[in-house]
Amino acid sequence: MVPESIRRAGVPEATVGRLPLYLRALTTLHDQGITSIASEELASRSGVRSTQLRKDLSHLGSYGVRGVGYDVELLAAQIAQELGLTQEWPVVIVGMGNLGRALAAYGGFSGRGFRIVALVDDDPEVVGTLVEGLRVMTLADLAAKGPTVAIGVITTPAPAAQTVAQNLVRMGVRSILNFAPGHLNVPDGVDVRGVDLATELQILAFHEQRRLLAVSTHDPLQEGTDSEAMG
Amino acid sequence: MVPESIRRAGVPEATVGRLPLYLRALTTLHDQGITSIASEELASRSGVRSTQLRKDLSHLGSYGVRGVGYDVELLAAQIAQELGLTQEWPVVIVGMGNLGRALAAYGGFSGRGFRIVALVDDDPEVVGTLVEGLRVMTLADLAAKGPTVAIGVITTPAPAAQTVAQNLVRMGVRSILNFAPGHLNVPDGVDVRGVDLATELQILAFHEQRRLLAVSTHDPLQEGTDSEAMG
DNA sequence: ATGACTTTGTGAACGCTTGCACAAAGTCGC
DNA sequence: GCGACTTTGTGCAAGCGTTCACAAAGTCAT
Repeated sequence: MVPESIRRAGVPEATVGRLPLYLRALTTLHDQGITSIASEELASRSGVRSTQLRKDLSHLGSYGVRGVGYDVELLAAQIAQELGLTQEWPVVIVGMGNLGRALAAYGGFSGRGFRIVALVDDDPEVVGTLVEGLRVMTLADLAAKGPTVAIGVITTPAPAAQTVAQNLVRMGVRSILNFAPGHLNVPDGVDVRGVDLATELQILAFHEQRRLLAVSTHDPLQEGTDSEAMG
Repeated sequence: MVPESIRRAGVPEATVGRLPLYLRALTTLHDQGITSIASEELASRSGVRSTQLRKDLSHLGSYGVRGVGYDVELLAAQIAQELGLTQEWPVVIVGMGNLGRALAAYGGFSGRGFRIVALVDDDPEVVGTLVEGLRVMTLADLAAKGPTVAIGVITTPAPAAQTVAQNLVRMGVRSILNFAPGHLNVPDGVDVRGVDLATELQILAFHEQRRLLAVSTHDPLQEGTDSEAMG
């Protein structure tokens, strides 16, 4: 068994990105009353290969039983701990447009490791109103007399996002989830993840176009040169 | 110069994922009246290294001028063509909850390669109502008498997502953007991209926790660094 | 207790992605 | 026209992530 300090430092980024997937599948299994599961089945439900699942899990220790599989509850607890979901992270949503309100109304936060503790907007018409039981405040209010937050969610229009990010960083936020299109410039040590509708659609469009072109042109070159190793 | 058939087959997936980033930066530059830009500057605005930008662009041909840089308008047009944005892809949004309505109201679709041509829900209270100028229909309506769609956006609750996906595939949709949590099971040849709020937050939480643990366990790297440097 | 069977955990090979170093190809001042 | 300078495009090496193959370690029937 690997020492904890080494193992924790060594979880690859790609694995971290899949742990939430596994956790969700395990939660569903738990709700269905299933107490034990093999890697093959869990991988299938998560949309990955079983070898990848096992390698991923090997990075956080050996929690499986050979010949049997994994204890659903135990594994879920281990992943939750690895992801830091044993505590509740305070979240602020900045930007009370349609998307910001939709996120505020989304129930998937509380009880799953996150709690919305503040809502922010700069429109005087919106500031002071109640949204989902929380009173909307300005960024200045948040910095001066608001609760401390660990994670900032930006749902403002694109031009405001950079300034908002700077303000959040100044008040100590080091994890930002950005729904505004475009790249945010932040100091080292601040973690930004971007969720961009346009980007995702454009990637889909690329593949859609490639499919159409492949059908319409019947290009034999693609079969010959490109690696055709697919099941 | 490489023949088009080979070059098109050879664009790596990682590059495709960054092309929208470059395109956005170029659009912004164009709006600012800038007509030419070097890879160093464009990379900086896109949040990537200049060598990576150049290698990415090399996969779609040589559109730069050595000693000068890239023509903003020309490069934007080339990327747009590569991504298949010269035509308008018809999009359907399934699920008229808060998120679905927010996306329907989002202006970033039309004029940028996508147009929402149908809105779908299964709630009798919602079907038939007007949302953003479109009349909400059922999936059955869409299949029977709706417009053809190329891309389906799923914003339903999680339990309905799998069934919706199957219906979309059955009516010929091969590109799906899924906002519902969980993994969708689709036939080969169908492209699913998942956008999951919980996953993104959990990844942030992982890094946030790792930072806190690093500080509390006396890591000299993290101490006394009050990051004040920002552009 | 034992042998057949199941499933995990992991070293090794493979492929994809990124970063480096540098030649190629252009511009610009004079 | 020419040399100095700038910037692109790319072969190559290093690093990372995924997949394969298989030993290790357990269960279960008898």
